[in-house]
Amino acid sequence: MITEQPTFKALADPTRREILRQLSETDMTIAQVSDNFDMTRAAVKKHLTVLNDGGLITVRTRGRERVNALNPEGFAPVRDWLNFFEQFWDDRLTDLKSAIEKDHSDD
Amino acid sequence: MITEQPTFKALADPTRREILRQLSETDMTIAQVSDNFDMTRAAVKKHLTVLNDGGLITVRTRGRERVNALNPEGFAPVRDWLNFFEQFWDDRLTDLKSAIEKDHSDD
DNA sequence: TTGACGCGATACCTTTTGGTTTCATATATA
DNA sequence: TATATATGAAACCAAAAGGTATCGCGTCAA
Repeated sequence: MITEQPTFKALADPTRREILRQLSETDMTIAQVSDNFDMTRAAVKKHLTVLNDGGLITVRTRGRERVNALNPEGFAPVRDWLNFFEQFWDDRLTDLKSAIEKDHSDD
Repeated sequence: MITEQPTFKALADPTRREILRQLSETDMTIAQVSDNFDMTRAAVKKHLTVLNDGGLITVRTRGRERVNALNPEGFAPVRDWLNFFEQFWDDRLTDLKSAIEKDHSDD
């Protein structure tokens, strides 16, 4: 079973969500990501590790560099989770509609 | 500006996501929610507060009871956030398609 | 009115989290 | 080869998170 926990945990921090947004524009090395934040490279590296654990990014080695990129598949747990609740509301609306129609048929 | 932070923070804990799932089946008082978890009522109450802060649930008073229910609108930040990235991938696919067509027109 | 019930709030504790500093390792390059 | 660059990793720290126990307050019911 795919556990969604690492994914949601990764999304809980605003710095990590901002990193994802930036990676949506272009792939970046750790140093490049670090340049965009007011914290040490080590701290950014930790965030990238959490994002990687959550499956939200992939990392490929290029010489001595490590290039980080978004991983579209990693977003599936969030989409699935959201779909569950939206389906739930669709069903509620359907039930409400049925109830109203049934009520009218009683006229 | 609506800040999405409390929403994502609320979703980071598995107990809170499970509470949401249970509330999708039926509204519940704090005591009822607590019965479904192996922790004190005070701990569950804290989770419900975080969920409320994140706008994911609403609470209404019924006598001395407090009834918790899902708040569909509270899920919007997650949906919007996800849509941003899915739009990003759609655009990438479109760009790829255009590039291929352009390439073919060069034949 | 007097308990019992459902809840809110606070103090307290332990673990996790997000940050730092520092050092080691691998790769490019003069 | 020697040096600079890019990263990994570990020790450490303060603050936040998740839990407990406890007390107080409003509400229901005998």
